[in-house]
Amino acid sequence: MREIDKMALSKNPWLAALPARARAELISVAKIRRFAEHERVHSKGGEPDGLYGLLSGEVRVSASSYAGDEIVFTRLRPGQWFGEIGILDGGEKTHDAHAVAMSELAILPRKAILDVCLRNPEVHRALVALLCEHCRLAFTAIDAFLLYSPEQRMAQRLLERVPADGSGTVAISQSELGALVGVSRQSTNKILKRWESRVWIRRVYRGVEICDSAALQKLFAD
Amino acid sequence: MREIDKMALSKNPWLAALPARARAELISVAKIRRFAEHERVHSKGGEPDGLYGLLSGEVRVSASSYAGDEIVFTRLRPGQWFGEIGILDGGEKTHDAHAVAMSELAILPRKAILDVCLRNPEVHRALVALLCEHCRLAFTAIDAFLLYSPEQRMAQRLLERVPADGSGTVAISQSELGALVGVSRQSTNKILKRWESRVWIRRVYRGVEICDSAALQKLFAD
DNA sequence: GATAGACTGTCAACTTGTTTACATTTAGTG
DNA sequence: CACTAAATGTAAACAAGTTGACAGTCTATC
Repeated sequence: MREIDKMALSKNPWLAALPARARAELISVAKIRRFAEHERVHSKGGEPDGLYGLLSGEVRVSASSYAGDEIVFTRLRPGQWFGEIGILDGGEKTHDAHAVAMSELAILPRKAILDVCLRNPEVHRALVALLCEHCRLAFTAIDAFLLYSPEQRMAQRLLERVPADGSGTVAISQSELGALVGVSRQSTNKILKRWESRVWIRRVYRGVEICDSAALQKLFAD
Repeated sequence: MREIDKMALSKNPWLAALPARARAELISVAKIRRFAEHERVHSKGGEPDGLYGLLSGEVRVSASSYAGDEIVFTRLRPGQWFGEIGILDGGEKTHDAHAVAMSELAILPRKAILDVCLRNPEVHRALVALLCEHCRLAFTAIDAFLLYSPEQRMAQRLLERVPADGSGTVAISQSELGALVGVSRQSTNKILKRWESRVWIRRVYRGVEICDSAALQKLFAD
């Protein structure tokens, strides 16, 4: 592994929170893999080979029906880790993962992690914390799909992707936004147009500029 | 705690799989509570007070929107445990839980469990296994909602509730089945009627008799 | 700066499920 | 047995999204 990759890894927040010894051990077994745009990272049903950490780029986590429809569960940003459920229970992958753009991932092999966990309860605890976080996200997503309208869900998904200060542009195509929200591209367009007429957003090519995040927030806060 | 309750507890599969000493310790701190029909067990957003085990009766796990719509996430049967995510991460309850019928629950206080976990890695592992199971269920539910039709989801939900041999009667009203599947009572009725005309099921008062589980299985297996 | 490919705008026909409304059946209870 | 509350049957009007089709727009890149 290159020196520069080790640097990037040791700065990763999740790893940085671990005891120095455990962190060093994990970094020493980490493999760095580069994925081209659209390349598959792993498939639903696959073996629990390891823990994946996104160093740079972007990864789409999705599932597909037999009919070929795809739904996007989430899009991961650099710094995030995934695949922990397979590490913990040995079960198969729950989703497909694809690189949206050229991406660099760290892969910690399952056996190595389990080995470190045995000697380091902190690492095990960190894995469990990751799982808890993802589990809560899943519950939130279920609630959203059953209790909120497409318009409300779209507002949520957009706001998740805006920096904390509440303004800025979310770079995503209308088709992808639709897949993330669970509606068609055409419906996505209609909702965005409605919002634009109220000056809550501005539609830009391959993106949405948030002008009034408070208004979007209000959609599902009452 | 009464002697008879201790007996019931020690026969519980999840507890029975734990080392004898840990099991005894957990049983000694367990509180048994009886809930009347429709009584609330806990609410979404509540404190992570403990791990709940259903000894007898039935519990509905659900969430509600601001508008008052309720969706049923699952119905628990005796022997099942829930509430582990709050034990592990200290976060708030993810769902509401209500007793469907008069039910008896064992509650293991959070502090006591964490204490036992420290001395007993087996217990911690069992909690994590429970969380993994629930997390995978959540992912499956999300897939189901986004990728399958109401008819397919209804078939899945019904089949989950039939004994393994593939025939029998599922005791549930059409309204509740609807809430579980995410459709209205009227749509539920329409789907069931369609199935009955094909002799896949028979509609009975407050229940559905499965006649051809293979046919239902086929709905989402191709 | 031409051009291809991806993205967006827009519409009408269609599908699916909800809502509203009311009649009917069922099971339990005094 | 009569009565009541819950559950079920059914249909028309309505709402919300999807699909398919096609024209227009943007961006990278050759």
